[in-house]
Amino acid sequence: KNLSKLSGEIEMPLVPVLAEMEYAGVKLDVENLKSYANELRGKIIVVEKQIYQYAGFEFNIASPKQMGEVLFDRMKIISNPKKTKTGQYATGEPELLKLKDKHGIIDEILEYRGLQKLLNTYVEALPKLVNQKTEKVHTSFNQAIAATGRLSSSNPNLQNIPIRTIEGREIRKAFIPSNNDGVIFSADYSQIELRLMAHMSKDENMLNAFVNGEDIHTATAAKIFNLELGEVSRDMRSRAKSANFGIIYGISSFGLAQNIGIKRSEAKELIDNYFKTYPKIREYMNKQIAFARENMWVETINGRRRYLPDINSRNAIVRGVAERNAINAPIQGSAADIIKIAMINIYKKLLNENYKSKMILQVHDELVFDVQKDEIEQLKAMVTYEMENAVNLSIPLTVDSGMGGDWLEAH
DNA sequence: GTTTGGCATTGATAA
DNA sequence: CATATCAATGCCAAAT
Repeated sequence: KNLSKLSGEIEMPLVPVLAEMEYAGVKLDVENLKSYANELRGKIIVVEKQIYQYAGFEFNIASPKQMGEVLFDRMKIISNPKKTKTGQYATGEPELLKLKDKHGIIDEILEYRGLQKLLNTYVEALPKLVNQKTEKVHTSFNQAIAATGRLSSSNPNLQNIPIRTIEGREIRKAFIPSNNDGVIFSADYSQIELRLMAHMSKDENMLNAFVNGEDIHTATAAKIFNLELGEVSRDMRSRAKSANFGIIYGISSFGLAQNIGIKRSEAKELIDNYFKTYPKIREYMNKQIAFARENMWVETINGRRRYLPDINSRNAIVRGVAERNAINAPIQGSAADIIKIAMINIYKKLLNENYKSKMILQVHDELVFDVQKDEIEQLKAMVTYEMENAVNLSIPLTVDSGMGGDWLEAH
């Protein structure tokens, strides 16, 4: 019954919404991308020369295998390099960051990797995918791939366009309105996953923080470290933020320690304090695992199920993954349910109220619109309302939004 | 000898 | 030994 409802009221009505979004597409500033490509190529050549200089010879920098042999067999920059499952040297970013002080070549390699990633995956790739007739890129939104109920995006994936680095942000600037006098409008849920954790666990302290409109990471830090809100330092807020993320994923002291670079014992203490602050969250986590052991599945607020066949495995590693999934899937999946409901309701209004603006992208907790200028105010009010009121929880859902001449400005 | 396909590694997003 | 994805490159073996 629940699954019929999920299908009939969410997934099936979403089909035409996604079809329209794919059909609408996104306009790209191809000229700007092409000139940025040249800039990147220039920088790459400089860095490349610098790397060969340090190494003393040329090799394929893009090959992790060769990179490992160069760094650890020939240059011997450290004695006990970490290896991957298959026995090759690990040369991923986390490993290289630890070697930063050992040799000047490390920074150059990281720089090279960053530039090459942008050039190959985005700056050169996106213009090739512009449809000749529409002059836009048309992604595919996949509805039945992700185990949690999220959408995924492919050909191209428009859900992983860079935003974290200055260089990456250049790419967002190339996502522009389809009309010269239009704008991009972006609206995203604020902390939707933590709000769902608060709602589902019914933890009074976390619910209160949201009801009172507090910054959740600062509020968490204040409680964990036993301070007033105003006394929380940047570092404490940052640790509390990592703890909050860890909670959503099914925390371990090892994982948290790894993530923020502290000792396992310190991470354990942080987690202990966290559960003292939010006692019902631990109860909720235990309840989810117990339910999964009994039923072999867990569910979202709309009855979407994730089956967990490994939940009773005798292998502790395998079982641990399933247990973390029992905690994470209802949270991540409920957030997916909610934005899907909002999308359906927004689409109805776009049609019924004859908007010319179009919904063009979904990025898990964000919706992006290609907007006609005279519709900005009305659309903003409508989208915000529909997102905030897609479902009724024990705490408010809030939406942040922005607009501008490109996706970067809007977001 | 060359092409194709799959796995491994790496890194981009949700933040 | 933290959740969910997609994609590019390298590398190697199977297929032709």
